[in-house]
Amino acid sequence: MRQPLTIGALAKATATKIETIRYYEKIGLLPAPGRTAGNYRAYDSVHLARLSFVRRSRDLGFSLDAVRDLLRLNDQKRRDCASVGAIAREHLAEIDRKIADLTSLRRELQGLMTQCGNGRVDDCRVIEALGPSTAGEAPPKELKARVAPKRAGR
Amino acid sequence: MRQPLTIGALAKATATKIETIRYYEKIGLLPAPGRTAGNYRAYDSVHLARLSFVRRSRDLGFSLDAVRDLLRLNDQKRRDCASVGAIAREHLAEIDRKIADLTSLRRELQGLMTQCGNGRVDDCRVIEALGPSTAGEAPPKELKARVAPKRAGR
DNA sequence: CTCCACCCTGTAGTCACTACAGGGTCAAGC
DNA sequence: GCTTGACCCTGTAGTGACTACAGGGTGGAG
Repeated sequence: MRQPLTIGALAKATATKIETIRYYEKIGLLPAPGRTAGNYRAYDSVHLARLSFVRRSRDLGFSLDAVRDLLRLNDQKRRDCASVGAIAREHLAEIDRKIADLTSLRRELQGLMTQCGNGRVDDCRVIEALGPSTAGEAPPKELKARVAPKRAGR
Repeated sequence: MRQPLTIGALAKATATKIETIRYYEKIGLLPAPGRTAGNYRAYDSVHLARLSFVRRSRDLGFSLDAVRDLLRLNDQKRRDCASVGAIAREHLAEIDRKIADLTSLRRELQGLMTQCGNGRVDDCRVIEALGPSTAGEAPPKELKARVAPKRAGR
């Protein structure tokens, strides 16, 4: 790609709102691009790649701070290997959790579609796919008070 | 689990803020629980399972509307198979996309850790893992105007 | 009874976008 | 050259999804 992009073209290419692109520039996630004589932003392939990354990692549930971390890996290639390793390891753990959860949810939805193929849905365990029993959550602390009916007219 | 949970216990069990739980109740994502004589909310295992599901699917990047859709699958088991199938199919497609992206990102981060193990980072392709070339984005439309230097004193 | 952790409702603030207003730019068509 | 409509600019305000805080009530240990 040799010709620069307008913000509208970049927005279309990445399924992103124009305002969002300007927002990302404002918060420093995207470098400010050059400008045309008419003061239009002029983006290049580096911006396209970077914005695409941002959007897709956001779509995967990564916070902007986490995205910033990952971009930092790319921005500072010659940096200290120890910290690169630590960042990578931390995000790998999160990625593995997400993959496991998605795989579990996928299995349940597939099962649901199989049941639909058989003409009826008897057993839907979608909630259980991402329920508390599939993760190492802390054991819940029980409510010691006796449950009473809801107060009238509170 | 036979004893009910306080909101604080539920919050701890699901790594959720108390205010968030009340918010979810307010928007109808969580059913309102019974109350104690002291007007404390009293949650049961159904709430725990449901909230866990909500939080983990949020963490995977699903919008609240998508979460609502998925919960609806569970809430209305006897519903029309055609619409169950359509919802499941749509969400399966999204899940597959997310798994593919996470797997791609995982590969790059693994590669980075391998390079770190070798003592230096020569090649970081994290951005490319989720860049525009790995998805079928529309071809970008080029900026026809000539790029000029940024206007002074605009 | 006191104290402190916890709960309640309601209001306001933060983060991550997103829409809109008012005005400028670009280029096709006449 | 003028008109028109799509597009761009900056700045402000609004929305969705939380999250913090205020003022007051509850529960239980000491």
